[in-house]
Amino acid sequence: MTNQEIAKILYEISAYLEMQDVAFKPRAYEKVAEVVESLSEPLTSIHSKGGIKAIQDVPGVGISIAETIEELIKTGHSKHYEELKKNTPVDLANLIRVEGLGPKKIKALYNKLGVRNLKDLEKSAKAGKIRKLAGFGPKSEENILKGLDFLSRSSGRFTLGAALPLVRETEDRLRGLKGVKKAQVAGSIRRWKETVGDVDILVVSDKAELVMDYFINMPEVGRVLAHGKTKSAITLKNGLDVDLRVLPPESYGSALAYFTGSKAHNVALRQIAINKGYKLNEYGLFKGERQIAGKTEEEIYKKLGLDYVEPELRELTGEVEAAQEHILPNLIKRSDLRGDLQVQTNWTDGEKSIKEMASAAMKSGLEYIVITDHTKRLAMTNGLDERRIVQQMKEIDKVNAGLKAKGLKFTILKGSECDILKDGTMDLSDSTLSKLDVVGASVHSHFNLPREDQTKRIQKAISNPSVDILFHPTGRLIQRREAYAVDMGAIIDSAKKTKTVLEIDAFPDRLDLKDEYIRQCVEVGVKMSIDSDAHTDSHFSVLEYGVAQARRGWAKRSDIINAWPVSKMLKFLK
DNA sequence: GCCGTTTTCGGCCCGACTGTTTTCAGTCG
Repeated sequence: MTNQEIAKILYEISAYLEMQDVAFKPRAYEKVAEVVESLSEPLTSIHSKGGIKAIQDVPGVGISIAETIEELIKTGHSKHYEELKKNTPVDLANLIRVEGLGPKKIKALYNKLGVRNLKDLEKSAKAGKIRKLAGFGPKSEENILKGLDFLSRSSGRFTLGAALPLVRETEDRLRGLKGVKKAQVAGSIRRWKETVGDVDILVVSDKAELVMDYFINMPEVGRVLAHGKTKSAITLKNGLDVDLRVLPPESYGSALAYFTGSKAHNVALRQIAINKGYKLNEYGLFKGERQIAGKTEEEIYKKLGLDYVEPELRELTGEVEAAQEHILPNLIKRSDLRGDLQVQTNWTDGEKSIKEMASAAMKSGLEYIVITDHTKRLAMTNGLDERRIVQQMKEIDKVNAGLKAKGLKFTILKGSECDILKDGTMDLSDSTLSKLDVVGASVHSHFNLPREDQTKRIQKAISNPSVDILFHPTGRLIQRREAYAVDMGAIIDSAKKTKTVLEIDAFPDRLDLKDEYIRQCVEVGVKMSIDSDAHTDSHFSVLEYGVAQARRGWAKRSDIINAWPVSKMLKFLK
């Protein structure tokens, strides 16, 4: 059972208890569900290492919830959960997704109208039965129908790459409004989470109503969910939910912290505030009635005795303790990147020439790139064979000479994105690979091998003395293709032994390595590269996603080899 | 159900908005 599946059941238990008016327990289950969701290690592995005792070490988990989790891991079932479900046999997981419906209303709908699932709900709403219930009215009935309609069309979460450009544009337009002093996106986008459920934007303005009016009337708005003086919420036509808050300047920092989250991180901050005799909310840090911080995030962390925590780290995975002990890492920045180790050209499936890609990389502030076109196994990309790659090496020499003649300090290195064949051997001969500056190895076929075989295949490839980097190590495409089955713990171990670099592919639908693997690499000392995987000249812009992902994995400049000068980087490679 | 640098008992984060009410419960984040 995955952490996500366990979290889902804990959320449901919480909702069932809430339904029955049980006090405090719902919050206890919900808290644990939130923690479990963002845990970097699978509960199954925590359990297999340390048993139920180790489960109890997860924050918020006591005897009772630990037993439920252990039961789920061992049997896939929970008696407690099934008992609750038997008492109120409703499709809680789906009903609760309807905007405006919570446990209490679902209970009333079940008790009075026998609503068990979305279908029943739609029937009752359409028959006009819901408006007659106590506590409901015509408006709630209408909202339920709207919510159902939205659910049937909604695609759920967005990739960060799809949401961020839209959000930046909205931010810019809000900044341009009269009376607006600041506009800043918070929420999971500010933490650079790879997918986005909804968007939170904060605005400092003394003309709140004007801002709200503008916001709910933007042309891309599909539906207005709430419209108040300080808070409004909309759904865009493409299904993305956006919340807007207008704040006074003295609360900007506390609101930014509050709405940036994560929720678990905030709860931890709040607890520290309480322990110090303060109160922390979105309006500031208070001692009694007096605000003692709130204008900036920095002063809030400082007053709580913490070092400033970068948004990418605020997932309650040890950053609060590290901030207390003043041992937070100095995270890598976009400006630290000097090179890009995966770039394709029109020799295979890229759009631009070697020269054009080099010039775009220079404009992006880089000092070197590695040309890594595909190899012959990927016939559909016109992959290079031994003969053509030798030609390409000559071409690179020529372009480098041209750059030097112009007095430009930029280096184009010779490389390859060489296919890993089914048996773990490489698509180009060792003698060819050994002539290249940088060899990347990639899996592009046989995604469905059994986990053990896939792991061995990749281990064999990276033990090749010419292979420097494993490109997009797990092959996932966010929301489109699962990672292939592979034991990443074993791959990271092998990378350490063979001195192989693991890539963080920065393309926003890959972000492969994901954050938790990056953190494992940092912990054991496996070096990584942040590469654009550029297929055209505009693609160097995706490097910022890769840097953010690296930061989410606690990576420093010393962990990322293309943040090093080219000579040091080359010396490090095999 | 969980937790403890006042506590092993007695507290639990908290404010905005909506739709129903006529002072508030439910939902959301």
